[in-house]
Amino acid sequence: MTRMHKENNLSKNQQIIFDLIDKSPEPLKAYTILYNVQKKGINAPPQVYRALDKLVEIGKIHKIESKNAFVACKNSDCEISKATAFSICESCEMVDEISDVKLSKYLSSFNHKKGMKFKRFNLEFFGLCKKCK
Amino acid sequence: MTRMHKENNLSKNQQIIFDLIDKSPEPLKAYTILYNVQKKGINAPPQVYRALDKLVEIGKIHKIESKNAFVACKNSDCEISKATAFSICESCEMVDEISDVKLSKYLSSFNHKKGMKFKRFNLEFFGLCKKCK
DNA sequence: TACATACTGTTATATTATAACAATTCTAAC
DNA sequence: GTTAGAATTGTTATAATATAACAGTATGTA
Ligand SMILES: [Zn+2]
Ligand SMILES: [Zn+2]
Ligand SMILES: [Zn+2]
Ligand SMILES: [Zn+2]
Repeated sequence: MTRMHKENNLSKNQQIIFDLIDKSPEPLKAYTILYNVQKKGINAPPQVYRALDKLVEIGKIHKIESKNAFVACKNSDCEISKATAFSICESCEMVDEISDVKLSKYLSSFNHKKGMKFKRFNLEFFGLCKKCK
Repeated sequence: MTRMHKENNLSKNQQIIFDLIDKSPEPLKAYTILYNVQKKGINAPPQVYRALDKLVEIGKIHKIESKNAFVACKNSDCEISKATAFSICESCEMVDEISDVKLSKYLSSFNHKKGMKFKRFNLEFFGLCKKCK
């Protein structure tokens, strides 16, 4: 008798997977997530990927494309994942979501010369974090 | 008796694969590349991935992270792939490299509050191109 | 209740990428 | 030209990431 977690609109699997990602200090990969939720009855890749897809869609998590890994959204601002920016340490792999209103506004209003109107962007910065440099 | 193509520093496999990507109007995936160069004697994934890695490293091509696909660099500016920006149509999958000096300068000089100094960035914009909207 | 929609469970498979190792070719220095 | 190191190549196998397809269950609304 699985019950939806209506208080926040997440289903059972979505909530389990979101909680795991949200608690993690670093981005999690899909199969790492799978191994960690098997004790909770989530047994197969499609269950993980479906929850991830939905969580990305509603903006609760973001995918770090260069790492095929997922982080919880730390910004109430970046609604439904339309404007994401991350700083990524090339040494320790730390990922931090950038919340910079000026940057976000600058990019959101950027228009391509060739007449394309953008609906969404993703920006990934790479360097060395404080600890690693 | 394979001979290096010293005129541009690319090895035989690198040149074959670069030429294919450079001629393509759209981003190419690694296995699409593989199928297309088998007639030229490149038979296995590692041969393709090694050439791709090198071409990315020297800035002749870029990887579109959100698509796991590769495009030739159209900018003489973005040396050794340190500052890349693309516009991607979500309908027809067209990808265009953005060459905008102001954007590039703005992002290159952007510094994270948390004390991280960036060496590189990749920006991907999504929307509908002229044809598709 | 009955229906539509979203979510779940499951098996199999497709796609993307790398490990490991032996051989060859290139470059620069001797 | 010989030699040694670095880069590149060829090859087999396998790892890692992601989706197709289908049957079943739960939920919200009428
Ligand atoms: Zn966010
Ligand atoms: Zn670090
Ligand atoms: Zn470029
Ligand atoms: Zn289009």
